[in-house]
Amino acid sequence: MNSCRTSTADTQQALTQAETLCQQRGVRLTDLRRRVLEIIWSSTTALGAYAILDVLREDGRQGASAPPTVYRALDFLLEQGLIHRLVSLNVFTVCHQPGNPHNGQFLICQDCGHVNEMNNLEIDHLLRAETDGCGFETRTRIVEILGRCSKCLEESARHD
Amino acid sequence: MNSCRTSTADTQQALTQAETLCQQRGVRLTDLRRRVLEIIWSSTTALGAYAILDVLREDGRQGASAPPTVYRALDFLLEQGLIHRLVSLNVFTVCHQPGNPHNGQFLICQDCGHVNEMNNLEIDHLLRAETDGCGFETRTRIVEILGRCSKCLEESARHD
DNA sequence: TATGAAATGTTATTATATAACATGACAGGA
DNA sequence: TCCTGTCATGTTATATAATAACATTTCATA
Repeated sequence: MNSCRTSTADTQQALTQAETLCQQRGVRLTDLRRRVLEIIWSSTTALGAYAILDVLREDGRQGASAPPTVYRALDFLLEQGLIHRLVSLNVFTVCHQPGNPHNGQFLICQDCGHVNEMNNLEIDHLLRAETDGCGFETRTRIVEILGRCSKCLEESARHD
Repeated sequence: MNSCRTSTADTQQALTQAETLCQQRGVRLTDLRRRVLEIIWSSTTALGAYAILDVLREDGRQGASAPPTVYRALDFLLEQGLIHRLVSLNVFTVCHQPGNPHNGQFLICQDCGHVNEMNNLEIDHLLRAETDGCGFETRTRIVEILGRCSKCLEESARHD
């Protein structure tokens, strides 16, 4: 359920799925865009734009030394729903349901950096009810919960 | 229900309440801090740190020309629960329940900039249930909904 | 009125993001 | 095949947001 994986298999599957989706939609998952998606999938934590940029530089990729390169790729991936942006931390993380446009709820561990994407429809419902109630037209819903994940809690309890 | 007012009366009342709260808590609502709170209350929209800084400069306040001045005041006001920070826009807005620590839900109009603070306990409940369910310890809850308010929707409908 | 803690002033820098324009890649039509 | 226009990327510069580090001032109270 974590938003970030280290498993190469997961990453490969995600890339294949992205490829398929882009083909269906008639948009181009270029080398650069695929590589950025791969970098995000390969990370155990959500990454900032400049962290991604560093990896591109390590790749020795020409032109990858400038911010617009990575921001444009990120914009594309966001538009296609292949990644999510966490506004509370200015970082980017994978999306587990790229075919299905959605705003998830994100549990973000401030200790280990892990991100857990939830998709609780009840919450979506309540939020929609609330906005409908006051005639507000929703474009983007942001639900981010910051704290400590169970693993880090256990970890710290053990060291007491 | 809007988070920002133009009414001087509202602002004055908020400042008085802030004064009282700070006194009770034994913390100092200094001139600078009070002024920053006043600037935020006086604005019809949520303000960024640098916008607040501009107003301080207009005041002719010495030393108000540097970012740390305003960020420190904002940090204080946030700590005391006198204002909220909207992470999706990097702006600050007033809090309507300064005595009662809470994470609200914010409806942010991308047309007119108005912010509407809701405090739906059901949503809090659901989010808590979700985090409890996976052993996650919540420190901060962020719920921000971006879109268009009813007023702006009507406005644009009228011009069609 | 001394004194220490808290608040503010000040300079510099880091972090995040975009503007603006040049160049390159690539699909579809002549 | 080779134009040609569109989309993608390269490149330089800059805007915007936030903090680090240290100096100075303010203020309650001893």
